[in-house]
Amino acid sequence: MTSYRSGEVRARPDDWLTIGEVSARTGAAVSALRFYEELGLIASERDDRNQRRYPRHMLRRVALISVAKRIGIPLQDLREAFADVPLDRPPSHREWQRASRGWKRRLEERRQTIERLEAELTGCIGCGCLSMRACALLNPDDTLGGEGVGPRRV
Amino acid sequence: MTSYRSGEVRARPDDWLTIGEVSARTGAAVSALRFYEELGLIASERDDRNQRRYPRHMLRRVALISVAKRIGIPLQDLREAFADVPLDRPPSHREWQRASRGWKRRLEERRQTIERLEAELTGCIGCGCLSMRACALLNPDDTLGGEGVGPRRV
DNA sequence: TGTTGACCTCGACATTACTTGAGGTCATAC
DNA sequence: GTATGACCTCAAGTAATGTCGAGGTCAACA
Repeated sequence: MTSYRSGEVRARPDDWLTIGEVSARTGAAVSALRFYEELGLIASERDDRNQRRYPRHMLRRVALISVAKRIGIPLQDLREAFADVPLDRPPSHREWQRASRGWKRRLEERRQTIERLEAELTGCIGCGCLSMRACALLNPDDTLGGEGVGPRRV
Repeated sequence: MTSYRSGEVRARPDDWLTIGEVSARTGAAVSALRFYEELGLIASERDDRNQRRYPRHMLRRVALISVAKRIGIPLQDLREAFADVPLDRPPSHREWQRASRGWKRRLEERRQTIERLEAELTGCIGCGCLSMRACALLNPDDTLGGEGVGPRRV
């Protein structure tokens, strides 16, 4: 894809990014990018030298992957979350919005878990109480359900 | 350690819990508990048959480990978070409080990451904009810092 | 008395998420 | 014209977080 000057990022980048450029701009390692591609989380085209070239909109996808990892969402879940976002062209406004609804659900769950734990640390644990029965930390779903895994009262 | 009736949890549990009881009450697998012990995250004594016996206050520790896992905190970090909480006796009020301050810091960081991502999904991504420069998602620490790993502007 | 069920150890296997290394291509820089 | 540096593939290795299986002990129950 046109010219390529070793190592340094072009002052005026064109519409396609090399793997090194994507790596530099997203913070993801080159090897990780190839790995994500193998998983189908991102995609690239090849130039006449068989080198990967990424459209700009892929940066956003990689950024989302990085953030999701930071908050502990497994890559398999990401595949699902990305299901309706096209790989081969810049996603439309509508497409991003549809995908983002699924994301928000996941995020909200996680945020709520954390908020509950924050509250617990101020109350239950802070007070040093030993009453397990009322401890929301030991019953994080606010259920004492008899089936399935998870903490329960016995 | 006194008597033991196969399988079932005793109606009137004494001060020491078997590994099976801890597993049932915390939702952590027996194998996981042995693994946590190997890592030094929890501890047990042995009875005259060389079986693990857990003091009650260990339940809280295991519960914290389970929750931390759910929100993506690695076990190594937990070791740090537990550093000042004694393993060999019930932690005092003061000790739990000191540890909980460290926990709250970690939790707050994580919650903020998530909140920021939630905001991004409503704004930046929802709008489909392509302006990478202003995108907090690509600059999650609100810095465009030149050193270290992570997304940056180039 | 024999069987069952909970526990023990230790080592191998599994999964996720990558990284590293060997061996090779190609264009630009000196 | 050779050295360098970015890229390629493919296979193997690594770290974290466990699970599983084999082989064994022991108390309680039928």
